[in-house]
Order: sequence, then structure tokens, then C-alpha cells
Amino acid sequence: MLSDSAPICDNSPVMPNDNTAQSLDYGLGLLLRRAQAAVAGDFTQRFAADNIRAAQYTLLRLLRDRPGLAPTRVGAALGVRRTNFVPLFDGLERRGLAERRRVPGDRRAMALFLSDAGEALLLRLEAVAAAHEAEFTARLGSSAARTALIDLLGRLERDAEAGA
Amino acid sequence: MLSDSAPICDNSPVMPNDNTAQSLDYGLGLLLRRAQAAVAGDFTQRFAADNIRAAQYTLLRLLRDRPGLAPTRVGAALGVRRTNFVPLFDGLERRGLAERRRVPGDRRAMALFLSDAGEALLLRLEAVAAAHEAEFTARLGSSAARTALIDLLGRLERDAEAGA
DNA sequence: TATTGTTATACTCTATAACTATA
DNA sequence: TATAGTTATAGAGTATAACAATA
Repeated sequence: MLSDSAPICDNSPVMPNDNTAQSLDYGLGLLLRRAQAAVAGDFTQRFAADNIRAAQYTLLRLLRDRPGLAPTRVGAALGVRRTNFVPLFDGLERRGLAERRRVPGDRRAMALFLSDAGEALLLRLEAVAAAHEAEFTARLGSSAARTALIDLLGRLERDAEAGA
Repeated sequence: MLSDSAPICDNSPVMPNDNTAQSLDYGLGLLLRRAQAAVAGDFTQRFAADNIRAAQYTLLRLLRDRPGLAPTRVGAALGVRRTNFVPLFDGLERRGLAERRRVPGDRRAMALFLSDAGEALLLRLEAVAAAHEAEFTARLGSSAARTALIDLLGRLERDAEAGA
């Protein structure tokens, strides 16, 4: 049977903003998910006008900083499998923002590059991204808090693939 | 045209563990996404034997702590829309872990409860969750670091719905 | 008219298997 | 046999629209 001693109906406001799970410590995972959703939502909203997704923006930046990278390697840096990287990059290539080139040494391999149009767009996007980052630095309270958060988040990834 | 001055091919190891984006500061969003993926992956692995997803585990805990809540309210606490909450709860109800009850006052409303089987399962799951949390507390270095992280993550959610 | 729960549906993200052409 | 890139596809997760019953 069920817990008959429990109240039949409890629909009182769970929390000020309904974020019960946060205040009651329902684990790091849920908190991470909610925080990530908040940041990703803001990013998507700001980049909607340019029709650029978060992964594509990071991709553009990576291509400028490290031109000639292989698809598999870029995908790994973005946390995207090489199979899912294809349509992601195709979206940029179709718009003339980036392109694939063949590699002399290995006829299987490809090298990825940013186009001039991609570089121009990236310059504009970085201003939008700066505003996005500033918003969350403000929410955190200080630049030092942001640095601390970044450090802590980096630690969570350690040993991600190592067996217990 | 493209950046012809760039090297034709650069496939040198981007980073020790290919996490280029982390060390080069590609924004809070990517770091959050990667950290969330690491935590969620560990959770999924540990709960695979019991065929329980993260949202369902949180749901079970919420039902025990606040029995009789309305679906819409529970969904909000979990960050799930009421339309997507239905199949999530159905999965638990079909297995006899939770159930819906009608509410006397309002004939539209439903009240959600944990079953005895659900409570028994939850007790076992909490031990698994404790090991999961301990793993990441260890990665963070200390319990204080975990507390600091939780505080910082909570700040990111502030004003999530407020217009700029 | 608004609200609660629900269905149907679509779109994105992610994951697996298998193919090709090279090596 | 192994690797790089790709294709096709299936499964989650998440989104909107609309409906029935009730307020």
C-alpha cells in the first residue's frame, strides 16, 4: 500500500521560486543541470539573431586559435563525438563560415579552417559573448567568484574516464 | 578566401586530455556543460542496474519529502515542464513505485505519492547516490569546496527569467 | 476565460553500427 | 587490421499546440 498517513493534498508553494530541489540539497547533479540550463538559455537567446548555437560558437573560436585541426580532435575538445561533429561543421560550411581541406600527408585526413567571413562573424559574436559572460559574472558577484567557479568545475572532470 | 597564411595541417595533440576548450577559457557555458556531462555520466552508470534516471531519483526523493504535491509543482522543482513530466512519472507508476491520487477539493488536480515499494527502493538508491556524491566531493578536494561550488551554482540561476 | 492534466508531435542532442577510402 | 571521415538511424531530452474536464 501507500503512505496513508501522509496528507492527502499538499499544494502549498514549495519554495519562493519553486526551486525546492536547490534548497533541499538534492545533489550536485541537479544543481549543475539547472545552472547549465540557465547559462545555455541565456546564450541561446543572445545568439538567436545570428542563428549560432553554443557549440558552433566554440567551434569558430577553436578554428581561429588552432587552424588546421582534424575534425576528430576538434570534436573531442568540444565534447562532441566525431559522428555528431559532421552536421555541426556542415552547418558552418554551408554558410561559408568555415571549410574542410585535404591534407597532403594523409589522404584520409581533413584539416579545418575558418573563412574570412567566419572570422568577421566571429568578431561580432565575441562582443555578444562578452555581454553573456558579463551577465553571469555579475550574478556570481565578482570576477574572483567566476575564477573560483571555473576552477571547481574543472576539478569535476578529472578522472572522468578512469575506472573506480 | 580563407586564411592562406595558416598552416596546412596541425594535428599535434591539442592538450593532454584533448580538453583544449577548458584551458583556453572558452567560456563558462562550455565548462558547465562538460562538468555536467561528467557528473551525469557517473550517475547514469551507477544507476543503470536499477534502471533509474537522474530525474526519476530526484522525483522519488521529492515525493517522500513532500508527499501529495501536484505534478506541475514537482515538475517545476525538477526543471521539467508539466507536459514532459507525464511520461517521467508514468515510468515510476508502471513499476509500482509511485502513484497519482485524486484530490477532494479540486476535481482537476492530482496529488503524487510514493508507494512502499518506492520507499524501499529509494533507501537502496540513496546509498548509491551517496557514493556518487562522495566521488565528486573527492574530486573537488574537500567538503568545503563542494559547499562553495553549490553556492556559486545557485547564484547562476538568479534572475534566470527576468528581462534585461 | 483560466487552470490542471494530458496527448500528440517535432526538434535538438546524443549514441551505435556500419560503410568508404585510405594507412 | 586499424584509422579518419562519413552516413544512417535510434534514442533521449526538450519544445509547442491543442484538447477535455473543471474552476
